[in-house]
Amino acid sequence: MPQDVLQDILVRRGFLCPSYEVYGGVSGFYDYAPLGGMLKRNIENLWRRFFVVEEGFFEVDTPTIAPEQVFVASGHVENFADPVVSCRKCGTTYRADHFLQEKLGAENLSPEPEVLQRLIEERGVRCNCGGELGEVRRSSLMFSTTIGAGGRRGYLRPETAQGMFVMFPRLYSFYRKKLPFGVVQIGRAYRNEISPRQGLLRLREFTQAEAEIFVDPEEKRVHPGFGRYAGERLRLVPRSGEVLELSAKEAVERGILPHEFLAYYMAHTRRFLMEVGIPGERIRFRQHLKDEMAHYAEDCWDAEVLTKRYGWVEVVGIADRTDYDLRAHESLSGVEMRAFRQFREAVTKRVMRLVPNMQVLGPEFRGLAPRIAEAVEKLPEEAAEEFERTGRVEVDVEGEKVVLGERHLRVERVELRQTGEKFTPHVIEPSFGIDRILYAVLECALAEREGKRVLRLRPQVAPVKAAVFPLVSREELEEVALEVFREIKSQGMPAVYDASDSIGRRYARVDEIGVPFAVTVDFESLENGTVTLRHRDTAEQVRVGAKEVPGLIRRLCEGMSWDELREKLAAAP
RNA sequence: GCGGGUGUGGUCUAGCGGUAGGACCCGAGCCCCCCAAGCUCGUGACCCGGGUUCGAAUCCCGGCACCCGCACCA
Repeated sequence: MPQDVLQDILVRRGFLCPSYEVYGGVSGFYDYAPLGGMLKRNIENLWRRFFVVEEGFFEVDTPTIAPEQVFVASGHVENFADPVVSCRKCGTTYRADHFLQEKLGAENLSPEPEVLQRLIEERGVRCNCGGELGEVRRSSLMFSTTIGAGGRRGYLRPETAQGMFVMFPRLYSFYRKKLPFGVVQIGRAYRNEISPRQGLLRLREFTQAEAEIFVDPEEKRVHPGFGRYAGERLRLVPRSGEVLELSAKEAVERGILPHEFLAYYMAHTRRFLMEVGIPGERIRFRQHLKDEMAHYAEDCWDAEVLTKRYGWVEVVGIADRTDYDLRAHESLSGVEMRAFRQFREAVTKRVMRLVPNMQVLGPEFRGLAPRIAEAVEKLPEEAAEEFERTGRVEVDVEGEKVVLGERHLRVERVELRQTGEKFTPHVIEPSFGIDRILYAVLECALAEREGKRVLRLRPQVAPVKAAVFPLVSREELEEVALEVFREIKSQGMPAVYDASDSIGRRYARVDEIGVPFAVTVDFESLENGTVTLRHRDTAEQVRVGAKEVPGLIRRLCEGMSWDELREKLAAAP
């Protein structure tokens, strides 16, 4: 029962516990206990290295509460709430519109509860068990709240993304109006799940790390840095259901993946997951089925990790959100959310246009004249050609047709120079579920040695980097050990010191919480200033200078392997 | 949200109408030992709220949490 062993360590050793335990707990909420909190932070910091440092996507931090309009625009108010109806007799709950479609053979039913309610009553629809159906209600997955005393409605964000979309105009100018650019956010999101289960995998409040990458849709087939990952092998499960193992390049060439941007971030994601400690062979990418896709997505691939306890678990969603969100916010807010694409060469066009003669229009049409002029300017070029032929043109002003003749207008031929055009950028979004990744990391790290548990967390993510022990509790040994302990901490690494119990028990204790290295001060240390450095995963020890040991541990935590350290020591004794 | 099961120290558990016992963990001390195993002492629990009863961890009802199934899952 390895999963129960994991559960046991997580709770007992201070990684995780149910929130509000003293009040009986609330399902869907977990506290990160001391070690869990540090592990989570380390995973997030590694993510920052991949997305903020390497990719140059700077980090923002936006509120978790947003006014209603944001989610009206994003479609969450409409799509993120399902009409549901329960049977009064057997208790089965149905998605009301789906159920009626099936029962009545109707199509495209409105999701409005009132409409569905009337249908049920009029047509006498009953539950499959024969029982009477209750009231149709809306089951929203968003937590609602009110903002201020006036009670303006707001919601807790169901994803961190919207906060970034709505700041697009600022971002666009921050990145000096050049695409592609990206921005990231690590933060909490909230979904009022009907019935959260499976511990960390379905939380009501969870942490997302999202990157929003804004690209010119005409340039998304080619990612400027694709070479780096072209040969990266990916295990893919496209909609067709077959399992393929292809390089990123092949996958794009064969049309399995739509473009290099998606392929690049899938490969990047895979590298990140491996860096935090998930073996490559446990990672695959599965394409969302059409009906599984979010309302905003055109294509979406999930990175999934094979867990012992839950099978394949989605930990990252990489979606092509197209221009859905920017368009939506532009249309509801009235603020332009576009970018400018410069043509390679400016285009000059000779065009004809109609110029209103206000000296005539004014006196003749009075108040209506300005609006007539406006309408004339909006006429297509063909209207000018026609005017030239016929000497008359008709415009629509507030539903009224106005006929204009030669005295009202004249034709002007001009050269228009167009240096580019506006467009709405597309968004590629890798969205990471940090809590699920943390679970996967812990599960993958759990191993057993001689009946004892060892958490083989990679040194980069391990909450505590080193343990320092005096072999036995003698003042001379403790003095040296405490000095090493202080020096390790002063180099910025969390460490623990322990002088109680047998040495074996102390090693076992720190193995169980994943401390990668242990330093032991023994009697030889007093003679020649050396200490032993122990490797958690092999229990091997090497003897190194007490002065060198903090620096060595730091390098080991920055990526040097244990084997490299041994070679180094063998080369320069 | 529905049905079934479960709920005793940090963990695993005994007790199943008479007021909680063990093991491990943890803490203090002894021992001085390089991989949890010695000795002594110690802290610490009946998920919450009602009811039945002289008396409830134990029986009943409700709630909460966890597990399994159903439903839900942008």
